[in-house]
Amino acid sequence: MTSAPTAGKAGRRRDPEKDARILQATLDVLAETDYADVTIELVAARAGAGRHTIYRRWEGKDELILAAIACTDSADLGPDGLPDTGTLRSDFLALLDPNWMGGSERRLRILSSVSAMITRTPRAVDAVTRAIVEPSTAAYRFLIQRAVDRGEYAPPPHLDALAQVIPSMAAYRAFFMQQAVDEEFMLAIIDGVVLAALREPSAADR
Amino acid sequence: MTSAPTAGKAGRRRDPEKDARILQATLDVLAETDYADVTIELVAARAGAGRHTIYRRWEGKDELILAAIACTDSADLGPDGLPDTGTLRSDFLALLDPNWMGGSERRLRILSSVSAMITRTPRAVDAVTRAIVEPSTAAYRFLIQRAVDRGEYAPPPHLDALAQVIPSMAAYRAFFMQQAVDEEFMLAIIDGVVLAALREPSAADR
DNA sequence: CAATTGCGGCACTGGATAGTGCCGTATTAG
DNA sequence: CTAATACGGCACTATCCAGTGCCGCAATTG
Repeated sequence: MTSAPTAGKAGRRRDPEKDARILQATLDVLAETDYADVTIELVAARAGAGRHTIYRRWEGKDELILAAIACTDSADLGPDGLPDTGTLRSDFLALLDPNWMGGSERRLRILSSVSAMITRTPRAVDAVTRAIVEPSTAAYRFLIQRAVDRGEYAPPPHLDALAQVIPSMAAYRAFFMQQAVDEEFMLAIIDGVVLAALREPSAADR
Repeated sequence: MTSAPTAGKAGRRRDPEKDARILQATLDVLAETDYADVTIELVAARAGAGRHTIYRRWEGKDELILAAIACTDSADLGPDGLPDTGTLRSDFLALLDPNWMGGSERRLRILSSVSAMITRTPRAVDAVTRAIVEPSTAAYRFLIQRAVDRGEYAPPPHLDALAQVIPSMAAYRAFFMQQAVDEEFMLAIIDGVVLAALREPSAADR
């Protein structure tokens, strides 16, 4: 039992790269069209795979999509991927440029497409929460908390609510208003809402 | 040509109440299931009508849904339907109880269901914006502006952004997190975000 | 080599639903 | 009354798509 690829089973091995390519293709299609329009056919074609190869790995369409959501890349939202510029405002600004048109916009599109699934399957709520919603909120919570810790602002009484402002308003604008989440809009949120709601620290806060 | 119900045409008249019942049934179904699951069959059954009666009035499913969205009742969000309690905070609170489980929650469900349609038809964006998104924002904008006018707060530099905070965060929580938009959550937004972002008026503001 | 499993492609079944046609009935103008 | 239109119900077609079976080929074990 040195390597033992799959015990002593005969036969061709499953290509691990196929798994990744199929999941990525699923996310691609999800980011482009709606949940209802995501067909296995489309995903298979995009991944350069046959439909059987998909059904061999996942029970059905829902399982596939849940698996795809779970592997959404949110590494850029971890503490190590976040900017540390010295002030909260410039941290927010640093998140805008490289990040928005990259990871976050894609995540938003996926979130939008999956919303139809969310109303049906509780499992989808968990998957989306873990992979998309919570990482986003956590990132902003982290940035704000750090600014507070360094004495830039007083501890806000409702940190969780504050951390959800930017994800919520960006999502609302992108989906329901179908308007660009551009710099002008983000600056209005950052300056007019989030930073405005924070207070200078008093002596007692240090 | 005194009354002339429909010129001199013979034949049975279209029942104007049918129009209303069908549109209401469409909104009901839309509030309960997803856009993709809204079938003409279901709407017809709910309205006590035949499918033909629907197709006689609207081109197809999309036209029906667009028409239904356009007649969503947002009267409670007009200046006359909004509370006027003397302070902005109690105005917000007054909106919560009678309104939330009534009009606003229904509007939210409809908004959610239609999101799938939004990504496909630009016309749906217009309809939703006019009937749901804009009235909500306008209501909060009105309340805030009135509070500013009466000298309760200084004029905020980003009023539009501030007016969108509550609708955005409520929608985000209801859809993507599938959590109750309850009093605790609303209070956190009101006190921790919106009111916190407003400032006491200075002498120059009066 | 033989057996076994992965894989892509094709064809097929089954279910759901949009949209249409037809029929019998109800309503209304002339 | 007669013609024309609205209406509900039923049946029908067309389409789309999930899921499955089969075929031929590729890879891997023994």
